[in-house]
Amino acid sequence: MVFHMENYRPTLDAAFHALADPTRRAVIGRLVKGPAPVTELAAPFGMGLPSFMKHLRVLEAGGLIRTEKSGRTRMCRIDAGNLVAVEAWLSRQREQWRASADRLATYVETGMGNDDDAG
Amino acid sequence: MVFHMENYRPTLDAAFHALADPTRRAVIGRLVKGPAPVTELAAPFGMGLPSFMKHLRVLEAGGLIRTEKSGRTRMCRIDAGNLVAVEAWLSRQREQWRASADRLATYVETGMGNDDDAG
DNA sequence: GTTATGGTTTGCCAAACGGGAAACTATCTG
DNA sequence: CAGATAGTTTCCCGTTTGGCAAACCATAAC
Repeated sequence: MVFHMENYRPTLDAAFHALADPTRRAVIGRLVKGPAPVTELAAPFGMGLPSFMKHLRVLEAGGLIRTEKSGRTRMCRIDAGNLVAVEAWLSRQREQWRASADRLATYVETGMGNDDDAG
Repeated sequence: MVFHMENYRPTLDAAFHALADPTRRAVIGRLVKGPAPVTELAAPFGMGLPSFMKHLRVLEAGGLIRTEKSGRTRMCRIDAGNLVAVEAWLSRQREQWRASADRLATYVETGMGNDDDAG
């Protein structure tokens, strides 16, 4: 089944960008196990809070996490929906690639091509 | 000078970074349908060849495509293995998240406490 | 062997990125 | 109220990104 790419494509830039950094992926790797406040999240990474907060904002802009402040602490948790959306884009590409590989195999076997352009 | 590409492991950093750009994702979207030479690939994007080649190099550095020059043309094709590797990372995170969500649900259901949902 | 074609190299630029320091706000806690 | 704690804001700095133009190979094609 084909997803409506237009609905999430604008966030793909931000989402992939957010994932293109080891600190941010590690934050994801931590948050998939459960929510955590900023300072606890930041502890393993040798950097100041301001720098770390930038990473959090990038992750939030990428729709990969949600954060909510209550009192003086900010709770961070996964936004799984968008993680899945990113995964779906990749899955689509892999599927398309597989289909093309199959089509090529058919072409080679029968000497005939099929020019399907669903994309 | 010969580089030993077999020993070069593209990192997730480079792969995600490569995907964090609409031009490069479009190139992937084109290449999953089959190989193409540089100029044909570049045609849909309103930019000069030098700029476009940078994108190709980023994609190659991310291990998402392979390119091979024969004569004066350079053929580009998908490196599906690494696409799948990236997908696998995401899949692991989603699975871990689901497991944690399930664990939390069980924890809540069995009435053993809930100190997580205070906000 | 000259010319067109496909790609490459070099240099340039503005903007964004990833980090830091310092000063600041807001909320517990004693 | 006086700290201490948890984040936040602001400014700074070197590097990377993503685009351009122009000159430059290298290989077809005539």
